[in-house]
This record gives sequence, structure tokens and C-alpha cells, in this order.
Amino acid sequence: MKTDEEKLEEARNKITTMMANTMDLYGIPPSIGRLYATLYFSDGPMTLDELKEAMGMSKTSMSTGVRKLENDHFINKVWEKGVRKDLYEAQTDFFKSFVAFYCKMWFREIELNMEAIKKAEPILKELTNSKNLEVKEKAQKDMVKLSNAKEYYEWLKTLVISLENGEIFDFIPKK
Amino acid sequence: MKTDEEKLEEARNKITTMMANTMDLYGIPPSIGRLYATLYFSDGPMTLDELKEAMGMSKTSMSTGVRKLENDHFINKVWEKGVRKDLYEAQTDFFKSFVAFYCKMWFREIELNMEAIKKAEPILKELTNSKNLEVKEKAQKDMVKLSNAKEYYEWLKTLVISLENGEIFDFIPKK
DNA sequence: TTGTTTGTACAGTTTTTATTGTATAAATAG
DNA sequence: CTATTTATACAATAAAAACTGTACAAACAA
Repeated sequence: MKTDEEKLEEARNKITTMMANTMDLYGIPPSIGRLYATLYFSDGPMTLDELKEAMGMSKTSMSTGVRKLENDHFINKVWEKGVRKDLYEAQTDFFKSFVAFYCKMWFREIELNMEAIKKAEPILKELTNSKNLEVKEKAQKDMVKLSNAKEYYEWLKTLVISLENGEIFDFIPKK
Repeated sequence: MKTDEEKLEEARNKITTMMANTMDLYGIPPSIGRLYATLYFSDGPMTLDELKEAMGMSKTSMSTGVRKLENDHFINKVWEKGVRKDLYEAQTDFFKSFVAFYCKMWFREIELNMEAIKKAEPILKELTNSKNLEVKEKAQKDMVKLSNAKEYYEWLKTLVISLENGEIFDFIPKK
């Protein structure tokens, strides 16, 4: 017969394991996914030393882990009066994590793409007048591809904006 | 003075490098990102042997690479009359890639989550009657957290559906 | 049928990423 | 000011992932 403590642990373990798996989809290694789950179930913010204790891992790993999680907006650093150590708490509002994570990622993608296109397009444009007919044709085709890419990234930018200003929730309400 | 062929190569390289970087955000290693770019700029579908030649990598790597890219909906396997080898072409419609990629990923995430919650919730519910007051209180708090998670995943499911049926493009038009 | 071609499984290797322990700088306490 | 505490930089190690060559099974050709 299991104690109630053990049952609670069992229930939390099911969620923790799932979180470690799903965060893997976001480029977070499983161990750091479990670190997130630890914060998710914690009653309050935790210090690096408490996390180290809870996870049975080195403090260095906790330090790099929380930095990654904070960077991806899955956790926040918080401040508490009289507490000298850094404190971290899970972002339990998944809507906020979603918005912050994808806005950042997609914005970066858009930026990199537009930058590369801005460099490549003038070269291709020039080549559409090439004496070399094979190059000329390829350049023309490439221009079309880049034009399509730009259209997509314009759309993605609009999506990012609607996430940032919350208008997406007019279209797909939170219930 | 550069030849026009070299200029074309230069322009394509800028895009290729960018693609290798951005596909990294999607869990695709840079070399496989360049593999995608090779198909993206190719005039037509390519075989594993042609890719091997173009990339200067082993055929085995090409085989595993295209499998990953196909699985993530960045490329398609195509069939051509009289050609015995497998042929692959890039999905140049980024809208389609976006929809297919995120529908699959988010669907999987929703599924895993709902499954874990379905297992954990009954245990927690039982514990809300625990004699152990500390456990009882924790179980109650956890129930609230899971309830919020469910709300988010319901929303995400609606988003996936609106991507699948294209209704998202009523809200955010392609232009 | 037999002989080729084609894609991939598998084992071994290289490369990259994750993890740790130690050392140290910055911040705080006394 | 000096002591201590705290987080992290850094180098070393462990683990995971990417990549290759070989071997082989399935598909096709003759």
C-alpha cells in the first residue's frame, strides 16, 4: 500500500516525464525539462542550491539550465526581500510562454531571412541580364522563389504581431 | 572579376547559409539544412546519389537526412516515370511547410499532455481527500495547475484545427 | 533464374553537446 | 576593511548525436 506522499509523487512523475519529453520538442534537453517540472510543482521560487538538491545534479548545470529556460521564457527570475540568492519560478501560464517563445523564435527567423534576401536579391537581379543564358534563367527562377519566401515571411510577421498584441485571441478565444 | 556563375553561386550561398541557421531552430542540423537548400535551388527533383555528389557527403547521411526532412514536411518524395531511384524535391511553399510542421508537432504535444493529465488527475483528485493535510493542499494546487494546462492545450488544439482547415488565413490573410 | 542496382541497417568513428569540479570574480555581511 | 557567500567561467570528462563505410535485403533487369 502506497502512502499519500508516494501517490502525489507518482502523479507528479507522470507530468514530469511528459514535460521532459515535450520540452525536447523545443530544443530543451530532458534533464532541463525535469528541472522546469521541479519549478512547476514547487510551492514557491527556488534557488540554485535547492534545485541542485532536488535534481541531484551539479550547481553548474543548474546555472546553465535556468539560463536556457529563462532565455526561452519558460521560467522567470524573481526577487524576494531579504533573500540574497537568485530565485527562479516557473511560468505556469502556458499562453504567455507560447507567445514569448514563438515571437522570439519567429522574429529571429524573419530577421535572418530578410537580411539574407536583401543581400542575395540585388545580385540575382543583375544576373537576370546575364549573357550566360543558363545563369540568366536560373537567376530568374531564384528571384521567383525569393519573392515567394518574402510573402511567407510577411505573413509570419503579421502572425507574430497578432501574438504580441493579443489579437490572435480574438480569433481563437481562450474560452 | 567574378564570372556570372560565381555570382549566382554567391547569391545562393547567402540563402543557403541562412537556411542552415534557421533550420537549426527546427531541430535540423546545419548540414541537413544545407541539404534542404540544395533541393530548394535544384531545377528538379534529385536522387540520393546526386545529393551525395552535390554535398560531398556519404549516401547514408543523405538517406537519413532526406528521411528527417520528409518527416518534418520540408521536402517530398516524388515519382517520375521511368526513373528507378527515389526522387526528392523541396517543398518551396513555406506556408504548407509551416502548417504541416506545426500541426504535427503541436498535435503530438497535445496528445502527450492530455494523456499524462488523464493519468495524473484521478490520483490527485483522490488525494484532495487525504488525511495528510500537506499532501491534500499540494494536490489541490496541482489540480489547479493541470486545469490551466488543459485550458491552454484546448486552445492550442483550436489553433491546430484552424491551420489544418486554412481558416487562420481568413484572420491573417496571405495578401 | 541470375546479376545489378538501390536504399538502409548496423557498427565503428568523429564531432558536438551535456555535465561536472575547480577556480574566481562580484556581491554581501560583519 | 576582511570574511563569506553566490553565481558563473573554464577546462576536463561523459554522453549523445552526426557521419561514414560496409554489408545486405528488396526491387528490378535480363
